[in-house]
Amino acid sequence: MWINVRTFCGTKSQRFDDLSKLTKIETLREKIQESFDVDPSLQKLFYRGKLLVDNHTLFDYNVGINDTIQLMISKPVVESEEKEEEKEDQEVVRSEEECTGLYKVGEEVDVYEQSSGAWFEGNVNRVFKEIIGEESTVIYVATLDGYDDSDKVQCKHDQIRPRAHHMYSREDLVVGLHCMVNHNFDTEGERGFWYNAEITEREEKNRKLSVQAKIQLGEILSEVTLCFTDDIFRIESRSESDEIITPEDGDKIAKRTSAPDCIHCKDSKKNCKFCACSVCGSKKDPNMILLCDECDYAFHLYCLKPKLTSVPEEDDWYCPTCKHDDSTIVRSGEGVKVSKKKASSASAKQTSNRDWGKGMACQGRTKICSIVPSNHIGAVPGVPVGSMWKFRLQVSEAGIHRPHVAGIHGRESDGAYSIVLSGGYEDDKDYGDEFYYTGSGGRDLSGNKRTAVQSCDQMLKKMNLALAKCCATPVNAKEGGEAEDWKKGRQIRVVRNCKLRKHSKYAPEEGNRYDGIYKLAKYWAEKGQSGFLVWRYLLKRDDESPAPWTKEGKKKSEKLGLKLVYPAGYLEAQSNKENSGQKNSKRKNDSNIDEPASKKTNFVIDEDVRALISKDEINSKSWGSLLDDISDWHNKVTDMFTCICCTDVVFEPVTTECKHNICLKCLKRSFKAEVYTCPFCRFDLGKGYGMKVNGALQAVLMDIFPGYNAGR
DNA sequence: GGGCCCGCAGGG
DNA sequence: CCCTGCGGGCCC
Repeated sequence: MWINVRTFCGTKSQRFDDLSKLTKIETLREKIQESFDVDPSLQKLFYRGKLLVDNHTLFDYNVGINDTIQLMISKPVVESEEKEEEKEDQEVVRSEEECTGLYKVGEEVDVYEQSSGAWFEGNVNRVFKEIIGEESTVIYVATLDGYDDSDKVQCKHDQIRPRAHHMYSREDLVVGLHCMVNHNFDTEGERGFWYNAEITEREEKNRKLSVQAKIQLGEILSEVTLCFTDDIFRIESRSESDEIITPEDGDKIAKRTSAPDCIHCKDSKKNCKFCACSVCGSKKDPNMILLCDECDYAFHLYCLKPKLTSVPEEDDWYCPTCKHDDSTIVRSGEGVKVSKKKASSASAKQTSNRDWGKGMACQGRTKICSIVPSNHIGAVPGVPVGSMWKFRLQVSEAGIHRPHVAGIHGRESDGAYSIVLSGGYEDDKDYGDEFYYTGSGGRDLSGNKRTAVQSCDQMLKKMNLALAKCCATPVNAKEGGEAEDWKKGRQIRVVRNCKLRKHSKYAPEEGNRYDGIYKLAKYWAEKGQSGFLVWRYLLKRDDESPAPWTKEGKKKSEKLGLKLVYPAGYLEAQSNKENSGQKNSKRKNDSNIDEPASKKTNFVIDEDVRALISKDEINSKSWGSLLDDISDWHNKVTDMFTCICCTDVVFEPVTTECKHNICLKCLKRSFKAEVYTCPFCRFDLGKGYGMKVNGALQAVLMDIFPGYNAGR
């Protein structure tokens, strides 16, 4: 597998291919030394805020494919013995002596951090004089806000200054101004670190301000277009007579907004199990969230099992996983806490010598489809028929078929949502517009296997039952059933895998292809080729989009620019592997990275969607801005129409006078609690407010996110 | 080429 | 928590 390593400010980033999940941290350090020329002892490596320590593997830290590890280059704190000897030879003695300097202990300052080239908010912790021979220099030690106390920075007088507290107004931003700006060198448009910069260009059009600046990164100047022109600060300087700023003045100085705290959700409103409740992922009820003092994960009082009714009185609180787990306690930043599940895994028991960690076989997801819920029925918005992915993992990420291995996705209590044909069952038969499918089970999977030969009768349970429920006829677990009108059955997404090619000409040449909606016409049990009973299903295609293997379908795929999609970084890593062997990969420049159709340039918004949008007049301004730039369409619509109460896309939305959208249910709940204001802006709606669902908006959202109403 | 067997995700 | 699974790469 491959991962990325980059310096804190992103001045340098490097992908490392051909690593294994079993790669040790010390081995990674050696590779980093080769590319970054940084001695392993000076490398501080962070992943998800955790310090990586030697003697552990990438697997121990849950580092996944294409993830990024941050490299901080620490300065050698103690002079090496060799150097000291050298100095002794020259009869130069180095010593330290506490002293007072221009900046006082406890003062709020901005300090320069060398490995990132950026200025951080900090607080003076200690001041001393470093005396080398005749010369003495004042050194300040500062802690950085929001970072671990152990990560102190040492700086000289030119690397420290009073905390920025004067924000420039638009008019102040003239060419030639030296100021402090926020920029992210990794992800354009996102918050990053704070740098010194000089404004080089300024343009104002239709009230839109565009500012270019040269950002100082150590010795280098980098010219960029600034994304954040609303908070540009004056670079402060200091003379003895100035007032000093202490933490007590905190309220007077606005805290600067830096990079998002959560690298997973980027601090958006979306559910996130890393920075919000680790059980439900929801960010609601922050006052009812407990933080585990061991693993730092968050838990809603009511998501715990058993539930808690109030915040515990003890100072320390440990979540159920960390409690009574003294043997594995590690202080934050010091190492790894291995989950119980992981500890019981085969590799932890060291029962194998196999290196399973290099390829795609044992990878985890890098993203979750949030456009539709996992129990969504029917097509997924933004994923056209004919879409192709190299690996099942990606099919899961796209929300088309969630399980990584299983062929049927469904719920016994509900029905099936999707199936994959990949030739794993000998009784399957494929005629394109209809096919015969075999149920799962009846196999002996002992020995940690995922597949095996049929060795006993299949039952109409679990996924087999879920699939049967899709038929437009009552379930019969003995006789099976046949729909009178098969088109009345439930929509099932169908994916064909290239392994099916052995038995069917309708399979794709490579990877997996979404072939559209099919419905279950009949199902029954019979003796399969193995001699054991198997459940068989007949599915027929019922999709407006032409099938990908037809002339029409091929034309459409071409028009939409559909190509086999590989995981981000996969082709590069592969070609690198081949290069190190001998020659170039054929596909080297055909990098087709993982992106939803709506991110690709040829994504268009249907006329019928536009027509529905035009009917939602009250939100015309919001829609206007969304239609201005349709890149990342589904996510932007989600953000625009997220209800502030339930943090989900608004359902049965009420559009208020103040132009905010809230779910009818959520607003009713608020009124029941005798709060009669807009949950967004506190605009007084009045006790007798007549809540009216904005049917036009509901219609658009149902069209863009079909099925999102499931379970609401 | 074929057997072996791993983590991960999902449902129950 | 446990069970299941039409992946996928290693290793012989």
